[in-house]
Amino acid sequence: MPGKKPNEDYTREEICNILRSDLIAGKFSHNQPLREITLAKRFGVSRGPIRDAFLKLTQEGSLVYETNRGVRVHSAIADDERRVMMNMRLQLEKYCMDIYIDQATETDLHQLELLLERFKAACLRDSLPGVAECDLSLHRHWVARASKNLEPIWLGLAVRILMKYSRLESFNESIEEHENIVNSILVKDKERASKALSLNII
Amino acid sequence: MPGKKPNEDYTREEICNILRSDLIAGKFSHNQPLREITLAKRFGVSRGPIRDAFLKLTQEGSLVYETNRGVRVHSAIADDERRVMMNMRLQLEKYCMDIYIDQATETDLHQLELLLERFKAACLRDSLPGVAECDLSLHRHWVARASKNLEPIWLGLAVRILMKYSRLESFNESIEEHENIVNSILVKDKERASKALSLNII
DNA sequence: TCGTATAAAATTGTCAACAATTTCGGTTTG
DNA sequence: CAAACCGAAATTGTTGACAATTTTATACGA
Repeated sequence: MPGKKPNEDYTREEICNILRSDLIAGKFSHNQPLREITLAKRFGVSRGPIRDAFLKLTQEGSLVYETNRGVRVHSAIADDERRVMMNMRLQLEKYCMDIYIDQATETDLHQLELLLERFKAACLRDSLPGVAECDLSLHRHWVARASKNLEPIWLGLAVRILMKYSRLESFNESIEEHENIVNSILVKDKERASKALSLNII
Repeated sequence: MPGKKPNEDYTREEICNILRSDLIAGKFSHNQPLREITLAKRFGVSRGPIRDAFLKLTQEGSLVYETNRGVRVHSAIADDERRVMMNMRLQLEKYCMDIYIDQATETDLHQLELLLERFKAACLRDSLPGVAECDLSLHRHWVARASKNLEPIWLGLAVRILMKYSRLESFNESIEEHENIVNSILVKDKERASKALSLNII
């Protein structure tokens, strides 16, 4: 039940993204082992690409790998671990936001607005996997533009943080927060963007 | 010229660690592409395990991957990116240090002293790869004991930070700093450990 | 009954071969 | 002479087969 393309083959990257969404959406339970063959059949590929995706997700922190025993879903993080991660993520995104505001092109800003629209749509549809994915894409946008070096580190943090709460409380509040961030970026108000980000992430 | 075991096969993990050391030690130049076949021959294995190691190191941030084009050594990080990473790492390690001091067993503390001794020995031998590796092992010890969740995030930060300076300035100073940290841990003085860590990492 | 040993099944690890893509050299063409 | 265009070589992507390991099921003995 992949549910996207009937004929076309999935690339390693696509598989990785789909699994990440599933993980964030809580489709697998904590500590549940993931079997290479099962997913290979599901995506219609051999075990190779699945192994690649597993390795990537392991390094991102959502899966745990043990030699000769495969991978399993990571156990939930503790509240104080989450707090540390949040602070690190906030520090990182604030830095990226400053750079992004300075360097963003017209094209970037258009895409930013598009990502915000998509996020709002997902919130209104009330589908958790969609919301989580759009939330990730939106934040990833300014992080990736600001620093390719920080992006993988950010991804690891963001995914683990999102996995903790497989249920986002109020989507409406979340929409406001993100609109506030994006608007601050569009008028290039770094101070306000930073504050809006703090409210959203903490 | 692997230089360790003549007959025995290398495991994926070993290959990954060796390559990481090489990367930190600056044995490859920035943006240099790494070829799967070349390394497969060097370690006497097929391309599979090499690919695995590449993927892992990519996610850690020391290599960059492009579809159909393989991996290359990551370009050096900018000074302000480094500053952000340093702050994040410091925040993370301080948190772990507190937990470690509370939870460390006798065995842990013995291993800690052992790691410090090895670090000192490497400094006196004045071999950069050795120093970098021992430095990493020492810090990794308390991070891993404190939180398996934070460990992969920490690793990504530490490796990228170490890669920036392929030359550590004064080994003697570094020895003192680490002795100070370890001694603070042994007497369970969190305050002093935190300060010593700040001096070492910043 | 419980623990242990053993065989079978399931799963991961590795490899070599082939397909797809990119890179590089030389050639042609304007 | 430069740019575009092939074709060959090099390189990565994927697959299926087999080896090694772990897990599960079963039978045995105290």
